[in-house]
Amino acid sequence: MSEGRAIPEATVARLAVYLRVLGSLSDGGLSTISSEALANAAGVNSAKLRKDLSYLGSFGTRGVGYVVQVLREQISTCLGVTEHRSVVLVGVGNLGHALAGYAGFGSRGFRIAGLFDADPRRIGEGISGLTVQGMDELAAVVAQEAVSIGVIATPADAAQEVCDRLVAAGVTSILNFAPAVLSVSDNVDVRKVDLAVELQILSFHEQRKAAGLKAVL
Amino acid sequence: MSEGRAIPEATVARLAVYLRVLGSLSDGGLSTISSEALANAAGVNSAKLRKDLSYLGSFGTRGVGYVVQVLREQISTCLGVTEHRSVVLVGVGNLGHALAGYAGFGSRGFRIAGLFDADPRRIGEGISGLTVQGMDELAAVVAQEAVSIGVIATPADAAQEVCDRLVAAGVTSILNFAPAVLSVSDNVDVRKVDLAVELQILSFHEQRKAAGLKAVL
DNA sequence: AGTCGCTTGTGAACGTAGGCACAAAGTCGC
DNA sequence: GCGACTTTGTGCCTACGTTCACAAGCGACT
Ligand SMILES: NC(=O)c1ccc[n+]([C@@H]2O[C@H](COP(=O)([O-])OP(=O)(O)OC[C@H]3O[C@@H](n4cnc5c(N)ncnc54)[C@H](O)[C@@H]3O)[C@@H](O)[C@H]2O)c1
Ligand SMILES: NC(=O)c1ccc[n+]([C@@H]2O[C@H](COP(=O)([O-])OP(=O)(O)OC[C@H]3O[C@@H](n4cnc5c(N)ncnc54)[C@H](O)[C@@H]3O)[C@@H](O)[C@H]2O)c1
Repeated sequence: MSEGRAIPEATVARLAVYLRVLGSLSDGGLSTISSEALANAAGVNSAKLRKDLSYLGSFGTRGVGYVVQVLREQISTCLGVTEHRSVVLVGVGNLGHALAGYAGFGSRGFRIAGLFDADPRRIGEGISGLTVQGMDELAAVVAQEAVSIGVIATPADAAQEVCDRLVAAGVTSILNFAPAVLSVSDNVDVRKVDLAVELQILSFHEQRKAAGLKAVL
Repeated sequence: MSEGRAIPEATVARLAVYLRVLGSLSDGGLSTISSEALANAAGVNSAKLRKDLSYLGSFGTRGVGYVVQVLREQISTCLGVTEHRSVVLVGVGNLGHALAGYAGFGSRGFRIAGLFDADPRRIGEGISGLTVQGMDELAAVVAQEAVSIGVIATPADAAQEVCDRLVAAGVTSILNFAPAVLSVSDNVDVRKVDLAVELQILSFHEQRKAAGLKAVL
């Protein structure tokens, strides 16, 4: 069974990166690639890359490398993005507008099935071929379009409520851009993106560098 | 020496979250908090939280908990955000506009020192009190405003070039929103945010759930 | 056919992170 | 002032992730 072994979380994250890199490489016309070369392009160690790929099975050729097209298919299958997966986006403000207009959505295996907002003034607005709908429509769209992923781009104080509505509608994975901790039942996955947290981590390392410098003086 | 032990990367990421949570709690008027309560609010295990805080020293009171204000100061100091840290943003397109207008920047310890874009049509545009400048101005602003962090929100194919210019100007930490792997020298830190990667990780787990369901049938 | 060089796939060793469980240390009530 | 109760700080153990190093496998060239 190719799905027998459990794939580590860290590996899954890198698989997504490999897939992206393979995309540009195959656009460049390359048909096979060695673990060393792909690892370089993805910014990781080649041993790590090989171990990551080994979780999917072994379809490299020793002495040659991997066939780019085969790798892409294997990784896509593993990540479940062989066909476009539907997502809904809730909160069409500053950030929501940018996300709604983002081309990378479509090219990386996802389709926006609906845009939603609570503000009546936003409802009806058209963004890149979609119309913003009211929250009342959410459940129907999720059910009808088999949406499994919801993206939250509302203010933090609305995030938990929106999350609850998404889950109630049948969404089982959530990507949260609001700076708020969401509580959900065990069968729902949540990932968060917090700009300020990322900056603060960088800031921490800056702090460190400065301290090290001082120690030298 | 309070900075004696090395703080694990994972802990640093959580410290930023604790800081955010403590912010809303102290706005709510709370003056002390137990590890249990804070852990709940931050969505982590209380033992983990205590271990995280222990890296900064030990300033909790047994039987009582932590003084919110003290904790905030300690974490802020550790993360290097006691005073506002300056950042520059390069690439004022869809995403860049949203970032430039983001209030969370200021409230979480950062100040946008400049907005930059290569497109002459964007230069001169005003966004939330700042004017978009040309790339020629970058080096001067970085030097003058002591900028240590650069944010890249340009298309992927421009990211490496922009990164190089930022580093040449003196920036030593980079937050990259473009789906591209950046190569930098060892003294520069890079963090990336890739929407599609996040979605693909969620997609993987959806895949898993679906497979598990099939196994039951 | 045999040999040589290259690249994969993985076992084993190491390092990092998570979580339990409990002694130490403090507060609060009496 | 004392005892009971609460909560911290941490030692230890397990699990996960990374890296090295190399045998096994494949193709190409002679
Ligand atoms: N703008 C950024 O660059 C940025 C960066 C990082 C994080 N964030 C976070 O993303 C979120 C959105 O940011 P923004 O700048 O787009 O804010 P915004 O105020 O421009 O947009 C928020 C949108 O959510 C809608 N909304 C509010 N309550 C709602 C509800 N209960 N149900 C449905 N929709 C609701 C509002 O009508 C509005 O359209 C915030 O939590 C912010 O902290 C933003
Ligand atoms: N829009 C989103 O929601 C979103 C989400 C995730 C990631 N991203 C990524 O963020 C990046 C920006 O996305 P966007 O939607 O804002 O794109 P965009 O095309 O709207 O904006 C890009 C901006 O970068 C500027 N630019 C181009 N080359 C430059 C250079 N060499 N130096 C300086 N500036 C330059 C352009 O003039 C433009 O203003 C892209 O890499 C995209 O993949 C966007």
